[in-house]
Amino acid sequence: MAELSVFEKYKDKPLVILTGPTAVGKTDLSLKLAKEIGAEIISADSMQVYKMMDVGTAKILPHEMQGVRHHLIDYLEPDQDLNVADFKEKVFETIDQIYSRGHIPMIVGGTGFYIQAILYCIDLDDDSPANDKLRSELMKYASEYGNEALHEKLKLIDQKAAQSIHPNNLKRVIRAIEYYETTGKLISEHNEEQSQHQSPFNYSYFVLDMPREELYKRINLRVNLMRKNGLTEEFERVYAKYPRRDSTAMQAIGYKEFFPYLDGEMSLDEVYEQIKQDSRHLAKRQLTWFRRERDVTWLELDQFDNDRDKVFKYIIECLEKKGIYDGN
RNA sequence: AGGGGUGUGGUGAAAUGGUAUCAUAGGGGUCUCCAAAACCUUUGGCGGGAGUUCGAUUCUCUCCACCCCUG
Repeated sequence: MAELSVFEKYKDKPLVILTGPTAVGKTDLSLKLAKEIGAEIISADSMQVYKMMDVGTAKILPHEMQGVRHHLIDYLEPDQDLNVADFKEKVFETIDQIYSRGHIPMIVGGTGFYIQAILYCIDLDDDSPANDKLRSELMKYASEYGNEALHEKLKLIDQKAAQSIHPNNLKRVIRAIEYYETTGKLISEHNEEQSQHQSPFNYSYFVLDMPREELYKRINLRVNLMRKNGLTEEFERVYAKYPRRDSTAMQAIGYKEFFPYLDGEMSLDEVYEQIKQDSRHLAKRQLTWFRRERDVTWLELDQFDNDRDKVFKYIIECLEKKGIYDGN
């Protein structure tokens, strides 16, 4: 019943979401919007949470915030792994604070999975926390007997889940088994339930987008700029302090690509080409994610004559219509 | 200009006298506790022409393009 109260608690509360693929220009727009409607920004970015990683994550810096309050940026050390559940918990604390100040929370960032967890109040903080021991056991099993064998195991537990998860998708197979082992319940049922949630919020979900070709150009340019701004050195600083390659932070694009370079398998030029490539792939996956979300408002830049002011005005109109913002 | 070499999807490679394979890029998708992760799927091609042959991407000739050497 705790669940119910969450949905009551946030019923019709205003929430603005601004997202889009990497490098599309979310940050600038978000600042302008936040100032206009009196919002505080909550970052929904799985990598900007880490300290020291400024250049590679294109993190907004304090002197660039124009007085807008930002949350969930720059608060973890790169050796502290974050996951959706932790993130969600933290966000809801923050949202409460923002409401108590009479402000509107605005979620800005490109991690669709995290946004979803908040928007639909997905139940994560229950009885199935990550179990690293079990996970690595299952992982070992898979590498010894094969992915199919592990998948067979899942089939015995949860036929429905097994059907929808590809045997090669080890992470999911493992999580499904873990879920059953720790809760005694089927993850397929859990997911079914959770996916039926309606968001309690009075929200507007904006996705900023532009023609693919243009976006890719911007990505390439931005990575070049990152190099100029010292990304290589930044990586070296972070890695020197936290020399663990499998941390969540070191999986970030703009960092993980340096490992082949350290191992003498790649030149620095190749590293940067790889960073561009990985960023483009990321952008593509992000867009796939947003396309699937219900109730999103797409902001196709070229349909606004590439005029970001027009986009801005359109957003304001939408917010007024929803009663999220009343023009004052 | 002469000699040599190479031309296979956007790129890099492979193979074969009988309907072309792989990687990668590009497109689409899955996702409810590692998500900037993990996984699935798919569109493209034998430089042009002629000949040999039942049949040519493969053999021959020629043209074209590119590369190397010589001048």
